Amino acid sequence: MNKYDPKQIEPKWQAIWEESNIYKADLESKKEKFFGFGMFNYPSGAGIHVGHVRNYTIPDVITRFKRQQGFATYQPVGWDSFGLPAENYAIKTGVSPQESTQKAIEKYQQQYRAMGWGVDWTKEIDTTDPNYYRWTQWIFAKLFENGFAYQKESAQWWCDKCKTVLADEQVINGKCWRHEGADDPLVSKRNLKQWFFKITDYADAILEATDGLNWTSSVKASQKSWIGKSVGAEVVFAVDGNDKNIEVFTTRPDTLFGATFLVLAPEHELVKNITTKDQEDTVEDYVVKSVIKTEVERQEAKYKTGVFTGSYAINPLNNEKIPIWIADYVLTGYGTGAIMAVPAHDERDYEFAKKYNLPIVEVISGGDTSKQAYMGSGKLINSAEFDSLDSKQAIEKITKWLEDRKIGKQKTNYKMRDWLISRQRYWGAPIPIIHCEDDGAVLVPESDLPVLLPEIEEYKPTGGNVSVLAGVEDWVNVACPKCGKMSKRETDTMDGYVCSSWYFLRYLNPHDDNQAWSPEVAKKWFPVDFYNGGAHATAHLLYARFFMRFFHQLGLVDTPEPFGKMVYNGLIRAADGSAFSKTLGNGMDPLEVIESGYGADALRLYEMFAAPVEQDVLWDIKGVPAMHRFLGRVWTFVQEYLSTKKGETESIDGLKVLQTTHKTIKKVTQDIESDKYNTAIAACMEALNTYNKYILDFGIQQSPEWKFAVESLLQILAPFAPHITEELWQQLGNTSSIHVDTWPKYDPQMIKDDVVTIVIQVNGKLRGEFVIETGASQESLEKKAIELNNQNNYTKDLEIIKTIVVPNRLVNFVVKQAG
RNA sequence: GCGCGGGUGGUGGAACUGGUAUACACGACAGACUUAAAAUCUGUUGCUCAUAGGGCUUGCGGGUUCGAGUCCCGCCCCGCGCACCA
Repeated sequence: MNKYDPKQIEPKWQAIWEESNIYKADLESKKEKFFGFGMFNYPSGAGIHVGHVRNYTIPDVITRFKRQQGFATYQPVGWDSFGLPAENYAIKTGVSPQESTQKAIEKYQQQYRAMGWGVDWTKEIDTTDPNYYRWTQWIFAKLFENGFAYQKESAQWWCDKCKTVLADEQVINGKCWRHEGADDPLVSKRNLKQWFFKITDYADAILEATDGLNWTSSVKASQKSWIGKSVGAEVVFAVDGNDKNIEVFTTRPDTLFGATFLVLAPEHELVKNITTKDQEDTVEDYVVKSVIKTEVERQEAKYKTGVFTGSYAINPLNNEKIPIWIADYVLTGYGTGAIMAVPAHDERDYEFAKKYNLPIVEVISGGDTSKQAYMGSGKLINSAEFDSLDSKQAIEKITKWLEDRKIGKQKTNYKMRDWLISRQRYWGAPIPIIHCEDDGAVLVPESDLPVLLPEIEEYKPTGGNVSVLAGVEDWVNVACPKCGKMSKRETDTMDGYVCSSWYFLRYLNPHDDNQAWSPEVAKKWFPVDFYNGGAHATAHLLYARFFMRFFHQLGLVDTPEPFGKMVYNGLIRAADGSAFSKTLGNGMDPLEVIESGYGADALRLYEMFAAPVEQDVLWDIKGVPAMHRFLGRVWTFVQEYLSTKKGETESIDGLKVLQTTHKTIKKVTQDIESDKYNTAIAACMEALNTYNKYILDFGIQQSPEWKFAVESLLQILAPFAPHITEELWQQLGNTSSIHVDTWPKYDPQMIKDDVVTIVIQVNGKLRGEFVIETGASQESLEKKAIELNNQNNYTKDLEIIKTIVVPNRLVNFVVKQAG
């Protein structure tokens, strides 16, 4: 074989690797472990596109690197296969989700194999496999037994296209995350009895741990902003002439003297109670209008609106009567659904006060409240005994003052709510609950798990408040596990996020029928060493962290965090900057690139070379042939080596070869360790360019120096281009794989250059240069520079006031500026 | 508005703790090979004035320094995330 032909070598090695099980993880290994992978994929009918290639090549590179370094590595593979697309497809075509999912997975398997990703196929998982979701149901049971799963009737987002409720975080700009298009409807709210997981119990623990994570900073930032912690105080306001109290939440107790009115959300339970007779009609009218408006319309409103209730509250600090209003800019779901309005120091209250002519009282100095609200901190004024304190002290003192009188207390609020997990859809894991008239919600006993999803004929959702499963009578009707009375199964299924919040643990025991995972194995393999994804995946990561903490509390895992290192990788976008999407159909199939003759290695290399990992890349097919050419040069280089005779290289030349090689190994090793794949590849290219120049200069022979150069180049390139390097490795006469235990070591002694170029500057401007032995003394540098200055007159007869000498770098003459 | 990231040649991008800006690659141009083309190989390639040789250049304006893409201050622009969260 004389020409580089990926079509020949890639399938060949893929078959050999699979047969020889080189990527099969030995979970019992005594070696140091490395567990690395990208977020598992949802297998859609379209297959993966070149954007996905980046997501899985990154962990493949790092895991291969570690495998070569001698780690026990595990790069798992699995499918996040429950979800609406398969169900919607079933509704349209009648093909069951079971069948279409299976087909999609087969296509993905083919693509993954063709890319040469070194995953362990013997431990493949699929969330729709009853042997998998049995354990999803088991986790539900654990949560239920420990009080972390509960049912509650509440108003929830409803997507009219999906015919199901959605979690808050699945609503994007007022639309369903699956239906974000211009023609798609806004979500609305429906009152339903739903299942929730109590993630809020862990809000603080998750938040606290976030800063310490070795994760991409933007991902950490969005974790924190979703939790949305704010510390403040709850303050009780008495209603004037009424025995009711109104509680408000504020982060600025220091501004309490500036509270000139209260505002309740229109849905607030006390609205009816405190509205006076003469305001009844106005208030009623406003409430009705607000409720009809969708939440989205309310949030998009340009101007604040509201009405006076007719009642007054007493500001507990100064006993002033302040009016109580209702307005829809106050949200019912956050805090207490009521606020104290401090127009002088809050933009929103300021706008409202201006509009309705409510008093604005400045209590914090530092701004100009005649022009705008001053939101900063400062010294208190108009605040009686608290005057002249600064905001920070005042917050403490006023909170204490309220606490002493039992009319307020310190309080922390979170934007994060409990996790709504029920879905009124078919294609999900059934919730293992039986509703009994006498015993209420009863868990399906563990011995009866899994609760199998029954096969059905008609997938179309009822459109009502229950899933199609409600119509499967012989499935729904079942005896109560407690009392035996005929009862009904829960017909909602679980949100797909439930399945994807623990899959990383199942990777360890995919075939175990007795447990979800083995705590002993998990102890060795967790946390995950490298995790990545092409999205911030805020919800997924929060849920996974919640589950892990819960398992940790039960003693089922050893670490409270699932992912040690997490990297957000940028997206591959279409040439016009738009994201690849199934609807646009603008994503290229990697198989197309491979079949065109460039090969998977070139595609992998291109995507790793194009930009730093965290940055977006515009897809440019021209980059692939460029990498193919480079690999062709590597091929030729090795052929050239093989075609020469055994011999010796002159020691002075051999040293050059060695130095280049050691330097390159060092650079590539360090770059891969710090996720700088683009410069690692550039270093390989540079090395090859240098070797080719050496060949022109002094030739190549099968000497120890050139052998080391050729072998090392293949070894350091192997994580990026596994097929060609394996092929050439074998051509060099090796019988075992290049991918196991082969990472070359560099000798620090060999990376030092003998000579170094020193730059001569005048006032920092480049004037000349000379070459001198590495490590030459400052005196000799200066002497040489002065000598050259005398010859070339860099300083133009100006007076030298100072000479800066930086060893191994430069000599800078500082001169008096002329004129 | 808040948070996170960014702005460097025609293009994607390099640059260690401040020390030769533009590595590597694409594209372009020229040459070799060829009847010719493709492929391959070699060379040139930031802009600019030009005679040796200068001048200018990392979004803009200042500052610190012998020396700034890198540090400090003030802006502008782009991407992503969050957003009436009190």
